[in-house]
Amino acid sequence: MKRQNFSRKREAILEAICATDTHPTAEWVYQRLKAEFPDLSLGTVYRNIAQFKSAGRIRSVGVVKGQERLDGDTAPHAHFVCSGCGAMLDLKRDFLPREVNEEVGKIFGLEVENHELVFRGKCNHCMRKHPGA
Amino acid sequence: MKRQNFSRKREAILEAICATDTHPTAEWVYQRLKAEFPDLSLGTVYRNIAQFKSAGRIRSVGVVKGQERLDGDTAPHAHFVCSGCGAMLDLKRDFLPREVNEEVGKIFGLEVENHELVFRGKCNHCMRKHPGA
DNA sequence: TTCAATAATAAGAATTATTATTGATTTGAT
DNA sequence: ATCAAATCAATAATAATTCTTATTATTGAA
Repeated sequence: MKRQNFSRKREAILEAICATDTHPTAEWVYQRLKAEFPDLSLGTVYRNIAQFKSAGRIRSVGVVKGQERLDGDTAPHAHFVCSGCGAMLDLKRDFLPREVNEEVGKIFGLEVENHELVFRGKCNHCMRKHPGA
Repeated sequence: MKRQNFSRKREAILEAICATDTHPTAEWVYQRLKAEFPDLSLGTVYRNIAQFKSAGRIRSVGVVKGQERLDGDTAPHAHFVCSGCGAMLDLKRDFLPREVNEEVGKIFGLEVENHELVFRGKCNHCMRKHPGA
């Protein structure tokens, strides 16, 4: 017969990450799937995340408040991180052309693979909550 | 007369961070100063780093391999992080004008305070060590 | 079906980085 | 010298992540 148990949790982990734009943490994924898979363990989530990362199916988009944030959208794009609530938003707009990687590599004598642009500040919600920050 | 409350250790911690361009970790600072201050504790390093950060005298420039990296140069500039050895280099060149912060804020309805641009890849040294990576 | 090899798993221990607590000591204005 | 606030080291606590281990599931072959 076809495998059942094999892939379901793993698929669900990947699916959960890809289906959200919240740039979730491992803990978020775990909490999300616990209802559907009561015997899921956090270690399994971490293990699969590591595998998906090295397979290039998801990527890490930084650490916010000590927790790694994941993104199922592996196409390069910029982010905004709210220093209040930690929300991470996509900023899909071309700030820097991709050629800049090559340029930088040449100028500084490095092998540049990619770049990450992160804006920081307060999101709309936190702006109202803590005005004048 | 205003109190200074700057002990020698405290001065040394700030000085150590500002005097290097390696973007050190707390542990690095601790190891660095242990010879001069044998009774220094890692907790003191962390405590002072936190104070210097909130006073704006140093800043955090990201987390590499799970460790927070510090920079005594608070003027905005881009960085390069080597995925091999974790080295962090300054790239002092204007990639994005500062006005982009305001623009992004307007366009996306956010209060943007700053942005961080990080290039990733292999440094010269690691390039030779692991060719073709 | 039975078997062995392989891969996925949960649970929890271990590790690592960081923060908080505590109680003693030092500092500096008076 | 006095005294309150600042500073300190040591230690305990916390939080995120990784590692270990024993168990179970899957597969392909005999």
